[in-house]
Amino acid sequence: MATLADVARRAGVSTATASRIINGSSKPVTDELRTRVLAAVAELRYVPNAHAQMLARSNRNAVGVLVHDVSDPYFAEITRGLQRVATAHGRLVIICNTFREPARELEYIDLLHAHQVAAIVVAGSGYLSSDAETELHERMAAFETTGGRIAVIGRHSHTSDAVLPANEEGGFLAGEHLFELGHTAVGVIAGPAALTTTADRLAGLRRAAEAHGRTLRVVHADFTRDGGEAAATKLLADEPDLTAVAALNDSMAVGALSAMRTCGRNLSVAGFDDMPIARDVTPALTSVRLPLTELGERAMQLALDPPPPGSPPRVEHIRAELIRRESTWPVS
Amino acid sequence: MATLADVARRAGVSTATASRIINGSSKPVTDELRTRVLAAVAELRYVPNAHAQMLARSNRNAVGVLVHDVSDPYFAEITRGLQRVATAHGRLVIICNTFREPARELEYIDLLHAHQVAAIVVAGSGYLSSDAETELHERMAAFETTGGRIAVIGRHSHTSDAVLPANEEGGFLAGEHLFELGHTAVGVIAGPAALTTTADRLAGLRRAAEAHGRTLRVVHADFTRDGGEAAATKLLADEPDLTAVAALNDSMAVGALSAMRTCGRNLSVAGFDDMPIARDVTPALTSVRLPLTELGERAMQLALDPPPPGSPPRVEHIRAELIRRESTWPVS
DNA sequence: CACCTTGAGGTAAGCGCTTTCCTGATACCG
DNA sequence: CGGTATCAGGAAAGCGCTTACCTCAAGGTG
Repeated sequence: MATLADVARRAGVSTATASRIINGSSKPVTDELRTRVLAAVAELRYVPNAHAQMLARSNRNAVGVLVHDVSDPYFAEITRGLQRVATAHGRLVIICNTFREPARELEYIDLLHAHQVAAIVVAGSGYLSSDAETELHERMAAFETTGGRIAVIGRHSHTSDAVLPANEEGGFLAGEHLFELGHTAVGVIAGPAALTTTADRLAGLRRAAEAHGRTLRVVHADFTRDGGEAAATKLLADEPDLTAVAALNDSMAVGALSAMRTCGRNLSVAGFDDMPIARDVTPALTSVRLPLTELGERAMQLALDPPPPGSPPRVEHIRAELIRRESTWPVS
Repeated sequence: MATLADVARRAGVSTATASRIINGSSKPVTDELRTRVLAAVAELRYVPNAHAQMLARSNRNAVGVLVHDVSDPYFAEITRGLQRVATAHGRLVIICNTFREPARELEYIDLLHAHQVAAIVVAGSGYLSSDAETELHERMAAFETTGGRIAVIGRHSHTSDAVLPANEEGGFLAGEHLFELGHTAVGVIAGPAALTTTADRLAGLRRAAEAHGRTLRVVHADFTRDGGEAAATKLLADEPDLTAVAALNDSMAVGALSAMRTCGRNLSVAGFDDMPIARDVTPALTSVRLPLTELGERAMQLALDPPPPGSPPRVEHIRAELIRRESTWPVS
């Protein structure tokens, strides 16, 4: 590896001069030296050592992102928003896939901390209450006391800035829609019970049910398509009189559609998140849209824009919207 | 930020001892000191500065990944494979989204180089020939001369290790399938003409066409669903006698399905990549499966496992397989 | 012409950590 | 009991870079 010293020697200047030329510092330098140094850089294929730079400058440039799984379209879209804003600010984004393992979340927080990132965005539902969850919040706090910034997406926090999708409201919209269509026996394919996202969306659905004097038949799955299919199959078998199903995300709704096809049943289905796939399945999925890219963008903005010191954590709410398609219809 | 020196002072030891204890070096240390140091670490919430560590150890730990767009399911799946292997080896993965801009690819190569990553995986189709492409290969070579490792996915290279999906063969399989079903007028929705992936898949399709004495009606799109829909609409309008369409990826095939629905036409459609969505659209998509996760895994293995010095670049081929579903049928 | 700017470049002190070598002290041997 | 391993720990030299500070010479003043 060519170092700055190599470049300087080759150009016959000091490392200070070489550094200044390469970084375009404001210090004036003769064109003569400038060309010599740049020539040396090119010949030696010199690339500055970012670690040494970070150490010497002690300025933080990168930002870290914690997501459950980038290959999940939900997080893929959020990530896209995060990246857009970060890149626009010239920041390097380090994406960490937690694979939904709380332990890995903790590891990654420390790793990002160690890498001196300027900010960390934690995306994805938290757990209703668990040791790992409190531990996570502790580490996030520790990171913030060292001058780092934290923004969370869809996860409650009373210490960090947060952008919260209207999960409860979205659940209500879905429920309201189904009940207004005249459905009285509505099943719910929920996510893992321990997740706040599940709890919030379910709460909205329950609020709608109560408003109409109904109860819900809830079964828990894991937010995956296949999990949704299995849950739907069970639901269909257990509750023969159901006329509608609300799934707490689109993947599970798609699974439910598939289950219905194999069972030869035909209920109304509502999804959640309005992923791209929603309009391409048959019947096209009625779903609660959450502007995920925007969610990511706002979170990154919060993360990069330091709040006035001493102010309380900022919270932004992102509204949900019901997109009506062909998978829900009035009960006959 | 607490530093190692702070910890050492607090524990009343030298930084050398503190470092050894924290890193679990083999040097023996009394339990007395060990507990004191660990206590100090906890109290000060000390997290070692990764940049300083890298600099001092000068060992490379992270690996970089260049992908066009993580939120594209094609790359999301490859990325998942890459991450699995990297994480299993205890490596940090830095994912860089090039947003399909060649200039950004160059930038990121340098950035990863600067960050002293051990290896870089470049995923995604290259360009048939362009200045940016040769420049990219030059920078990759420069990175390799400094001891870095490079592996490319689905991109030809005569200097670096590569894992190549059988794009040509896959195209052939799709074509063969369609012609065997008796289709004589087959349209193709291709990707951007400048991409090697497009060229390879198309070549396979052409080989099948020639074998059956047919020609193809090709139209180029951009590998996105909406692009595919637009291209299909045009194709249907221009060629009223078409009975089948091959799309060079599933997203565009889904778009084609949608176009057909709005035009009220009903042709056989074959996709490519066998993304999860393929089985959830109606009709379920016949597609050429590429084991993308495996593609990623193999590439990361190549990247992390240094070849015997002086040996030629390794190349692994990943086979394609035709998955028959309901979107293709015999011509009547 | 002595004095002060100013310009152009070099010197060297860190940034936070690892690790080689070194120092005392203690234990062990013939 | 002198001599040598052995052990626990410290001193300090970097890793590659940035930057505050210094030097030297040339040009500008009164």
